[in-house]
Amino acid sequence: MNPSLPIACTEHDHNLCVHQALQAADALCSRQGVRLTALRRRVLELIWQSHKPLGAYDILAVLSQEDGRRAAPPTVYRALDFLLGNHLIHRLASLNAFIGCTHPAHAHQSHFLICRVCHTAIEVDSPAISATIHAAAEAVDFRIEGEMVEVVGLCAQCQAATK
Amino acid sequence: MNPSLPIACTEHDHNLCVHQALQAADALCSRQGVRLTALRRRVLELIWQSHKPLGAYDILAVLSQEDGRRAAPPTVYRALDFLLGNHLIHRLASLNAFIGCTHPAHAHQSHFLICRVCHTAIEVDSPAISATIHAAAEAVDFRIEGEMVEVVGLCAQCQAATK
DNA sequence: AAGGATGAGTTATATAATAACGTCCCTCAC
DNA sequence: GTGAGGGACGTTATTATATAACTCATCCTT
Repeated sequence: MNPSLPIACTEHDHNLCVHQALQAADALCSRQGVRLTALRRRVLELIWQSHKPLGAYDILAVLSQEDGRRAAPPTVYRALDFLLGNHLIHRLASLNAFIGCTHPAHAHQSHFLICRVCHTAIEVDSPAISATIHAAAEAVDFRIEGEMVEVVGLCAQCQAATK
Repeated sequence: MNPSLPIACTEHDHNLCVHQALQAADALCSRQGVRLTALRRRVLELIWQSHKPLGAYDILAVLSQEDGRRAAPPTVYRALDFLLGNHLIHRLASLNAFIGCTHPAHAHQSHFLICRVCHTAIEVDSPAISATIHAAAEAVDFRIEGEMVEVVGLCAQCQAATK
């Protein structure tokens, strides 16, 4: 296992990975004084389990199957809104999909490399990207509130596979 | 008029602005050997006239009104696909909207500053942003095919207005 | 126990995009 | 000229994504 690669690109114990994310969410929510209810926790778990961006209606389908004829869109969207608001997940606008945030503890921007083939989304934490974006914004006196960077291309595995 | 500000932020002769965009599109299409049909040209004109991101169904509404009971979604989406494919417009994923490309002659990335209040979208041409994105991608061996940067915030005018 | 706030169920609808098929019309080889 | 092929557009239907509006339940506080 190459430690220089992001987690999304490596073999790992995925159950552990999900477990840790949920524990971190528990801790973060209790610290913030907000409620990570069973439904919200379950939605977050589903998102983490996939490790690839998951659509709202994918989540809806799982919940409906589990509970036998339940779950309408607002149920899922409300949970997603909560998770987004507490920085536990990111929304990928180019895919209309959601993915777990890999470092929810500190507020940060949404920068992703998205593989066109396998749909893996690699969250990158690059202060340099933010710095250049801020410089460009400053040049036209634009006050940044949120950065969205979604880069589409081929991940290392899929490059190798198509050779 | 401050020449350092992008066109979207300044007073200007908007009719001239639209006219020039359409002429550039004519030239570009004839050079490429593709057909800028009346419909495609009209859609491009509507997008340029707004100078702010315009939704597909906004375009559809105008076309339907003009032609008296015509225009279904595919009509508009096909025109948009053509314009996107020939780099005459950009799609803003975070708004589900489209905006004229300010420099269609050379292929380039899609980098925008989008005002949360007035919805003006400023296209920025910053090689520095691309450079940092490429550096981040290289670090994980990701091959970039397209960059999408959409930064939400407050433009200069709206900052001043809310003071 | 009353009352308020938050979370979630339910129904309906809005908004965005595409599938599938048909028709018209242009052009070009013959 | 003519008809074969292809591109552009019309048309109908459907899928996909997201929200509005209202109700009920639960839980916490007092």
